[in-house]
Amino acid sequence: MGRIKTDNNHTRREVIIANAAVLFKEKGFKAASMRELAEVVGVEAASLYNHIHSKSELLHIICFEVANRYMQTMDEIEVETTASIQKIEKLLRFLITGMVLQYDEVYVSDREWKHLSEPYLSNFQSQRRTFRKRFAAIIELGIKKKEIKKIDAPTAVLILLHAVSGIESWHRSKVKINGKELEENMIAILVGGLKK
Amino acid sequence: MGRIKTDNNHTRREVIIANAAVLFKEKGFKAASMRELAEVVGVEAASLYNHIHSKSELLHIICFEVANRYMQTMDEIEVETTASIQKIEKLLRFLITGMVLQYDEVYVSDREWKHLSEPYLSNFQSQRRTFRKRFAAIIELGIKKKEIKKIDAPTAVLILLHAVSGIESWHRSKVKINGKELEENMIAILVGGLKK
DNA sequence: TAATGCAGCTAACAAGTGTTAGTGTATTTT
DNA sequence: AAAATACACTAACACTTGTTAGCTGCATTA
Repeated sequence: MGRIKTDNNHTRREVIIANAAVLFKEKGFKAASMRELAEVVGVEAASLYNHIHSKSELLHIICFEVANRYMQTMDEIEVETTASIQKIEKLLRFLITGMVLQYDEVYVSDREWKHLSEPYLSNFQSQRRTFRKRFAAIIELGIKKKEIKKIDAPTAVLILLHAVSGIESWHRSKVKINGKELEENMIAILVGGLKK
Repeated sequence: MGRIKTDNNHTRREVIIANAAVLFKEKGFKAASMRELAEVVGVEAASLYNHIHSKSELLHIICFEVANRYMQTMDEIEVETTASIQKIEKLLRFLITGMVLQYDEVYVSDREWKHLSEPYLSNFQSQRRTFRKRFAAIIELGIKKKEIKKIDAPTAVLILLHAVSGIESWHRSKVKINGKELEENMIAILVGGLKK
């Protein structure tokens, strides 16, 4: 009888969630099975249910952990009194480091949220929309203050967010520059593309 | 007994493929079932197999149709004698209009290729890598010729490609600018971000 | 020591999956 | 008109899926 290994800092539940994130990232939510997850964790599939309620619970834990972090950061940056372009840069750096360091969860939240079940699905979508609107509002203000070139703000948001999620490719590539360099390059191109 | 409706320009097979692209886009390859596809097409699931060999065949037809178009365009642009920055702009415009007009197939090829089965999977991945390397080489040359700011070329490619695939969000959004405006905005930001 | 609860196990379920076999009917070709 | 082909159907298969029930052993507490 093998028990789930726990670092003293993490519960068995958390170990399961972390491994689920990796598995969902690699195979996609639908293609990943509980039996596979169990094997990774080192236990029989049925045993997982001593710690979690369902497969879909795993997904929504992962998605909302990320979503909440995003919202919290948006709250913090929004109230700052710095220039718009600086807010954008700060937001971007947060998103980039998130994608570099918490790759699995962010990736899953980004690509697999479609498989959330109600009411989580609606909730998640609305959070996502809100985040983008607030992001666009910051850009809009920057345009008004002539810090930023005259562009369609929602389009800019779309570009920025998806460019960041492209860090997935960086993870996958064999020869890669280090994380900090990646960040600086991305900032150069993206912020450079916005500035007037 | 309902037959699959065909415009005179399309075979029943093509109708199935087109509907599969939409379905795979909406639900993901794994979550989409042949019975669902059959219902959309207006027929029983088993009947589909008079026209196609398997579910996975549908996926690789879709993926390689897109991949081939990409490669062909790369061939054409590569041999042109224009400046690098113009080649990049041309390539971007091609990618953007593709994403606007052949949304379903491009989206599926972009997000669901993981579920390809061998040997198609390896083949696709290698095509994808090649495309990016050739794209990066164009950028590299532009940097050497001082048309483009000094950045990491693979990172730039990553940003450009994923920014384009972000057009998915534009499709999903309710209030959206038209396709041509979208294209111009994206070019402004992305090409602007590269220029020295 | 006895009792409690955590956390694993096996076995089984109901539902859904892609796919094949075999059959009949409509359409096209001869 | 007859023959051949294309294309739909029903029924069933083997398999995988998430999940539950019920049981056993270990560790901690009373």
